Amino acid sequence: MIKCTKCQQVDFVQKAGIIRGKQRYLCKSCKYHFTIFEPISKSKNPHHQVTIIDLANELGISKSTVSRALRGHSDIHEGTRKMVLALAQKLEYEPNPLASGLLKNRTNTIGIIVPEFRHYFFPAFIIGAQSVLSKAGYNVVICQSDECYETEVANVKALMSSRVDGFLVSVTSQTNNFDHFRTIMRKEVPLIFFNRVCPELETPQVVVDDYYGAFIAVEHLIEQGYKRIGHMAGPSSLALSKNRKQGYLDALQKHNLQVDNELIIEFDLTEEKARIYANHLLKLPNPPDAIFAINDPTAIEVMILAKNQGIRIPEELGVVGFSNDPVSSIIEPQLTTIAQPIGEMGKLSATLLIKALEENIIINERHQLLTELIVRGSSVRK
Amino acid sequence: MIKCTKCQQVDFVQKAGIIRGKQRYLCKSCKYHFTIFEPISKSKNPHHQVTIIDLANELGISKSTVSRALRGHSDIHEGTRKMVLALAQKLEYEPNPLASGLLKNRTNTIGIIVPEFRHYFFPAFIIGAQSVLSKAGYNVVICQSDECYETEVANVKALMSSRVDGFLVSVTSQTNNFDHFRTIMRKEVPLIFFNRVCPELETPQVVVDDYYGAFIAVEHLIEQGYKRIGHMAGPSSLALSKNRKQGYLDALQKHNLQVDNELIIEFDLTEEKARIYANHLLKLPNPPDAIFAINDPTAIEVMILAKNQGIRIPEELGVVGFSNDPVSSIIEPQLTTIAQPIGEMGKLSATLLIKALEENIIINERHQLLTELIVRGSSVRK
DNA sequence: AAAACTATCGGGAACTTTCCCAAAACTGAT
DNA sequence: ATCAGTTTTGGGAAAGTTCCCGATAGTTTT
Repeated sequence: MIKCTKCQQVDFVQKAGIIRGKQRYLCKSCKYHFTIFEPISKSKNPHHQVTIIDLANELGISKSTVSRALRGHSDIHEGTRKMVLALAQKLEYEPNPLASGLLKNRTNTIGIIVPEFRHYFFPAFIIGAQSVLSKAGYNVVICQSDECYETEVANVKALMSSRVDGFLVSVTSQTNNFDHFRTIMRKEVPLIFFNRVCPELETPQVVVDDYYGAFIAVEHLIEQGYKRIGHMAGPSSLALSKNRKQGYLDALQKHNLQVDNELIIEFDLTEEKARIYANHLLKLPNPPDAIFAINDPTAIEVMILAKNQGIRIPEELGVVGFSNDPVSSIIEPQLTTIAQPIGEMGKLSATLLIKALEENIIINERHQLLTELIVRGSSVRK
Repeated sequence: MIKCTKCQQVDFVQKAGIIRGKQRYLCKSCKYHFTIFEPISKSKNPHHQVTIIDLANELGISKSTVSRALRGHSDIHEGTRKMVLALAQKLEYEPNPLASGLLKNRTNTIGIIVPEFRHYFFPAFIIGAQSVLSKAGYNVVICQSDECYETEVANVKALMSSRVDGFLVSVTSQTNNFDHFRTIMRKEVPLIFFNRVCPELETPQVVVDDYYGAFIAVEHLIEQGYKRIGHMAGPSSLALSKNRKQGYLDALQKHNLQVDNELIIEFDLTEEKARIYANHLLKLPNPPDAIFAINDPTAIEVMILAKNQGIRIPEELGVVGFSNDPVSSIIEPQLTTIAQPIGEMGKLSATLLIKALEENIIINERHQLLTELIVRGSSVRK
């Protein structure tokens, strides 16, 4: 039998909200001595999602209290909190991210812009980043720039207009103008570059030791007795290709091998160009006896071309790639390559972004992870 | 010299809103005979994004008019519309999707759930779908279920709680219970399955002709003189694997080859299991002389294992895969496979979803695209 | 028993946009 | 100039949540 919380009477008792975590019941007479929360009327459309107002009405308390109870705010009685939480679960309440986002000017969405995601690198990076981001409650929207500057600008614009909270970006090989990124920074939206970074912008960067990786790759080729080592390089606008090329050059120099500019090819990292230029390299009057390629897809193009032309790998041509794409251990001979911790890069980038978003801690420095030489058949002479 | 729009006087003239597309100027005396829109005061926080209210204040008109002008609504004077649009461009106004979303109960976000995206198929599908969806103004959020039922359920929950407008789903190989999808349907959120579908649910489905693809794949092997053809199949819970297996069985039957259940292996489509069972198959006392694999990654595992064991392909073992992964033309010998129009599947799925969202047209049928046999070295005996 | 104190709760504005309805201002005819 | 008629504009509520501030009801003190 339910009794009036005030006078302990039993007749005409009704629910009258929660006070200090306890359900309050009031009888007909006591009721007039207390302010009772008036239910807020709501539209009863058929597809009504449960809101905090529904919870409030159900419990006879205010939406403010419900809101605070749900987000574990202070100033809420433990008992009240439990009752609210229980009801929320029972009614399958889901907070509306649009409403809270509107208020806090947040979308809980992160934009990732990558040049492509058909090869291994970028999907693997995204998987790493996403594992951290989704755990922290962020959605991820992925855009492909297709190695095209205009598309990249359009992607930035689209993501800005859908109000993403932060960016993870790897630029195209064409990107020489960074105004679209400056727009992001001007509006103080956190921006982190990875892999293909912009050194001229003051942002955090997540990369591997491209210089050292290239250096040990080329040194490995030299140790295997290759003398005329070519390099399929990226455009000099990319820090990554500059660094890898420098590693290549320095390795040659250390071992007193002459640099032949004919053997160094800069291209835009598309597959078509890789094929064309690799072919050019192989068809030179004095062709290279080894090629260090800026990445595995390019190295694989080189291998396929060489095999088609009857050039034996590794006897006549040594090949080393970069990034340890799974395909590199499927092709024959298997491709020697530089492994980089791609998943870790993704996780680190995501962690840095979350730090920037939630604690406003932005470390504008180059976060450099380690590479490792993986020796396989494509570069080992008997 | 600016004149009063009413009395043509010149002194003390001030802007007083836009009437029928023309800026109204009123002098001190005329001003009292007209209602002048009172600017709405707004918080002047430093990081204030431009809103329609800012535009309205700037032009001396109401936010309603600005809103209608921006979305090209009727009942708006052409001149007014142009002035609003010009100012919006000048001030770099971007509509806040959260606010309109809150009102219309829309997030303009589509959730895609795939078992993995390290191999070719799912990224290629997503690229196709995204090209259509982003053109229609939708963002795409991608979740990986990792071939794990629990993760898939969690993904559905997460996407529902972030209130996506629609779903594109390819289920895990473990999924036998579809309650989480029924939850989506109960809340009337459009849901389209692709590739790995749920025939027991009344939803649109986008697939290829798995039965026929498998049939011609196996028939091709038979024509090449293989007699003891094994099949690396998926779990029977997946319609896709049932259909491909049936194609395999019927091809054998048509050519009067006996079915040996020892040669049919059902596994969960993970790489580890593929390796284990393929190995088992190759090590049988009476091993198969050909294997039809449910997909290319599995076929490639088979090939790698066979090559490691010194089994010659195609002489001693014929191999055919499914889906024409680019790796299939890199491995040696190149892999014979069944090509499917992956990008088209993505585009079609997206188009169907948009139709469901924007026109409420839901065609609950099986949309079946065509497959094609691509003959390469792995199945052609000299 | 009244007063002071504190833990807990309610009211209401704010976030930005859309949309309905009413109101205003123009047009042309009397 | 006045009126009706039409076109164009403004007012305000609504969407769901958060948060500040003031109010309230217990608890403790005098």
